[in-house]
Amino acid sequence: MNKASDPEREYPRPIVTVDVVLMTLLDDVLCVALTSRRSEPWKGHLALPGGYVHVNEDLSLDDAARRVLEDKAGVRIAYLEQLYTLSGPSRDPRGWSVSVSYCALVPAEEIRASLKADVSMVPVSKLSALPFDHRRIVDVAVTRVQNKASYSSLPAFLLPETFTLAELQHVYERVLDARLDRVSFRRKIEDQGFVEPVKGEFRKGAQRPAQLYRLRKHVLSSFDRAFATG
Amino acid sequence: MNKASDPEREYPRPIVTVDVVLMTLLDDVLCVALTSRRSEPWKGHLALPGGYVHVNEDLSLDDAARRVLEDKAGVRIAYLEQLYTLSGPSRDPRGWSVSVSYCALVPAEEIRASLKADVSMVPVSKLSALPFDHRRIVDVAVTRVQNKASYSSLPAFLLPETFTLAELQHVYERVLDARLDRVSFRRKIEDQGFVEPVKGEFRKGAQRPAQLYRLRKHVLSSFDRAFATG
DNA sequence: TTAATAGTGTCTCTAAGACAGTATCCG
DNA sequence: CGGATACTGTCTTAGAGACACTATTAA
Repeated sequence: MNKASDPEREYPRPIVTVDVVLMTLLDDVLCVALTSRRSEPWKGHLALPGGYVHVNEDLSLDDAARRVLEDKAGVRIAYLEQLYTLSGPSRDPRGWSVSVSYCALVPAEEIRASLKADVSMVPVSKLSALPFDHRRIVDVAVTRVQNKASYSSLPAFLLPETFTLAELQHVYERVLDARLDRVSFRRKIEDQGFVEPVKGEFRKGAQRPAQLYRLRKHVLSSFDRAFATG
Repeated sequence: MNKASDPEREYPRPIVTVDVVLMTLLDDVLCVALTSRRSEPWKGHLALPGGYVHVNEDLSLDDAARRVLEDKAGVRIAYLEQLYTLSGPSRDPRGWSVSVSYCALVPAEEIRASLKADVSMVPVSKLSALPFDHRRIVDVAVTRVQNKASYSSLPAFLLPETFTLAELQHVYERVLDARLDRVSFRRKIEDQGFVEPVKGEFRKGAQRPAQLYRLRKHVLSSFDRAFATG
């Protein structure tokens, strides 16, 4: 019945690309990096940074994603996570294709310091249509980030090395798009213990200085319980 | 610096396969379907059902996963979810390969009724080494299922169309490998409202009959709050 | 009636939210 | 000192666990 199930036969191979949703918080707004495509299809249009897997160079898809980021953005990546793999015969005019999508987070300072000229940061709320199914990929990325933010240390990767608890709470609130209780936030963050105070270091301003904290480990930590849904 | 970044050049394409972790609860034990490989590499060894993407036949990777399941198992799939995409130059001796892994859940009754002869169900706790990186894929699948079980209706897909709340609690306990409080469980399940009683239908036994329930929608529903970790 | 499982009422306890208080800086 | 922000103590409240109770069947 199923002639194609002959296990010895080799099949024509699909195209394999990686596409990266590079996100940061610029002026309190969650933004995505878009590049102007240098080749067909969609040459000249803004799209997610991405490209072919280089089988003679990349040791993994993660590797390919990092290479793409290095090439397009040249930024220190605080966090990289595989998102989802999209596929089909018609999503790319070059033929049956597989796109392994990634989500990357960087602190705003990195973006400001070292972004290439042909990359622009666009607020996720102001995204118009994108080539291929890149719009869907961005939606998956935003949903994933918001989801993980509710029960993990993920938003901390949008901040520099050291930060105050007020700054940390602010990033959580921006990513989750929700208000968090100040007391509960401190309690929870301190209980979970994924940050530690940097002894003797304070953020100084016009008011009382605030204790600076840093991540204990530079990996994602999950909480015992999620933030309330509000 | 990066000679390989020429955007016009086509690159050699990796092999693309799908591998499926088909799981069910057989006699209260979480089991995974393994098939004896019909071709090299690892011919004759037990491995996850999987195969090449057929670009002239499959409309998506999900499609390919369903085809593989149809071919190897011939079962009605209650739940199918993409897991993770593994990759690398050496995970498959045939060359640089990409494996898109899937997790599928089926009720035990389906398995008992219609499993093919060369497929065996093995308890996840008794898995030995598997070819390729299939062991890692199984680990990802089990972790994902346990994770989702703690905050969604996922375990319900391991049950037949109708079930009692006691049966539902039992599958949650088996999947999570934890005891759940009976009162809290009923409260939570009823509050979340993803199941509805089938009016007038009862499971009859040697004792008081139990109300039968069914899923309201045949899609995964997430809870407001997760089951406690304790 | 008894054994067994289905289902409910309610107390306790934990953790999140609310709110008011104290602490420490700048000017 | 006042204004502003950092940080803390504690009351209230929502939801999970514990436990005792009632309900309904077969034998």
